[in-house]
Amino acid sequence: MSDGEVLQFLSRLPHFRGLPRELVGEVAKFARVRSVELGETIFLQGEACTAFYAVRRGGVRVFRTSSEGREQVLHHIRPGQSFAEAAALTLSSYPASAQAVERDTELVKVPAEPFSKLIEREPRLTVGMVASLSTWLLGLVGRIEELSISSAPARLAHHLLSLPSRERDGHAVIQLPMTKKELAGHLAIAPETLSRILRAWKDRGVAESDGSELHVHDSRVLEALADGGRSEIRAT
Amino acid sequence: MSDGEVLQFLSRLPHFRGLPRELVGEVAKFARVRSVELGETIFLQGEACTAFYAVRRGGVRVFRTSSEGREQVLHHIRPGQSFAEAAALTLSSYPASAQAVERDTELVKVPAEPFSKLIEREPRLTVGMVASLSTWLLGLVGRIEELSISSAPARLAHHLLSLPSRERDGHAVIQLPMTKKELAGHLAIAPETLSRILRAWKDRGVAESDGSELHVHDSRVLEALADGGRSEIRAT
DNA sequence: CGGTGCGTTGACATTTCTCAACTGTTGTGG
DNA sequence: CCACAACAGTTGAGAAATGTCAACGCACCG
Repeated sequence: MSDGEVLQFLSRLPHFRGLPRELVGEVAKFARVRSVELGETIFLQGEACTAFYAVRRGGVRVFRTSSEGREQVLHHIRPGQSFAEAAALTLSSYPASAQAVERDTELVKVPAEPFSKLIEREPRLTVGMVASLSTWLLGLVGRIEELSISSAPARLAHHLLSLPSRERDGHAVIQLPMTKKELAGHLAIAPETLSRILRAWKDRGVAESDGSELHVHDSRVLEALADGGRSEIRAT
Repeated sequence: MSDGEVLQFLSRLPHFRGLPRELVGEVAKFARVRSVELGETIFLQGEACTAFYAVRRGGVRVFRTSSEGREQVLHHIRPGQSFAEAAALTLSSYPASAQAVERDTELVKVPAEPFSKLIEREPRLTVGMVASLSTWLLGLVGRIEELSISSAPARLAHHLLSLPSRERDGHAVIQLPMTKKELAGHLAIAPETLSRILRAWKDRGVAESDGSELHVHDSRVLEALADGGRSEIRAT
């Protein structure tokens, strides 16, 4: 990836969108491309905070590990999104770990130290940072709401509806951005439970999973589930 | 509360701590005191975002209501803390509702419009805002981790350990900042389940609830629970 | 003094997890 | 190029945890 591409990529990030080209250029000067393999660790929870990252290609999962070994997925970062900005700006060590979940994942790494200095000089940058931090906040609020839905099918439905879908042959197709095991971790349910819910939906003609694609035949049932919890499906 | 008190109160908030007195004074000029009664609504989810708030006395809960009526508590705000800054700065409507949970709750209201203008003029303010947004982010990440702990006793233990405690007669005493019903909502469990967990802990001599106080007799069991999940207690 | 709502307890239904076995796919090394 | 290992995904059976419904005592407030 050339320097020009880095610049172009950066200016499309929520943080920098709308900022003058030369200002983003300042950031691009110390940004570095980093390629990681499937499963490679980008940083570990507790490690010194030296940079934040944006994903250019592939995918990253950000997760926390409790002292007992339990892992909770916090985010799945997809191309065009960034992560660890909050940590890089205000913390000395990463509060979570990050790992590539696709092969040939390509990151743009923005070192914290020069960036902090630049931000002090350039108040225009903080506007974008505040906006992007707020977006994270909203996203996390959404995650909390999702996790607080008690029933597993409702949680799954709610999550699926937040995913982008495209139309094909008159029904919606959702491309799952992660393996089903990871999705289960994201929703804090056992992989077996996920499998059974999908099975039940298939039997009822609601939706059918085909590899990493999910074909939704009756989106209204899904919406009812995501919303109201459990009554809707049981009645049918 | 006099203008001087408002100023002093504001300068102690995380956002403004360490800033020049005259700068905080600028904020204090348009800040207003607002008193609310127990149960009174401060703002509703979806309402136009006109201000953010700091709690001077009493307590506030911030919660989301799903279209079906389910309520999830996002935060409990206590004196010295603030809420809705992210919304006020970047959103047009509140993403959650807020309601006083104590009688004679006293808030300091900072209108969004003059504050946004001030922040544009005064980059020094953004530093504090970014820091405080990051703190919120971390707090939410903590909540997510908490909610993703699958077992209810572990979730409760984890939460209790994050609360301030004082020593008395050789054991820790935790003052619960909310009713048990609210606490249950916070942890996304049924009030009955909470009651039963506390009962079980009392029977085992781990901790005993006395009104809104919780006397912890064996904090190590609590820590083991919060951490490892379920094995520790069952074995004992 | 009567109502309202929290907190507790019991009984029961349901959901979800756990453990275990089996399949199919993918990637690796001989 | 194939055999084998590793692992996602599925399915089944049983156990455990939690929610639901219902009843009751109790404190607080009007």
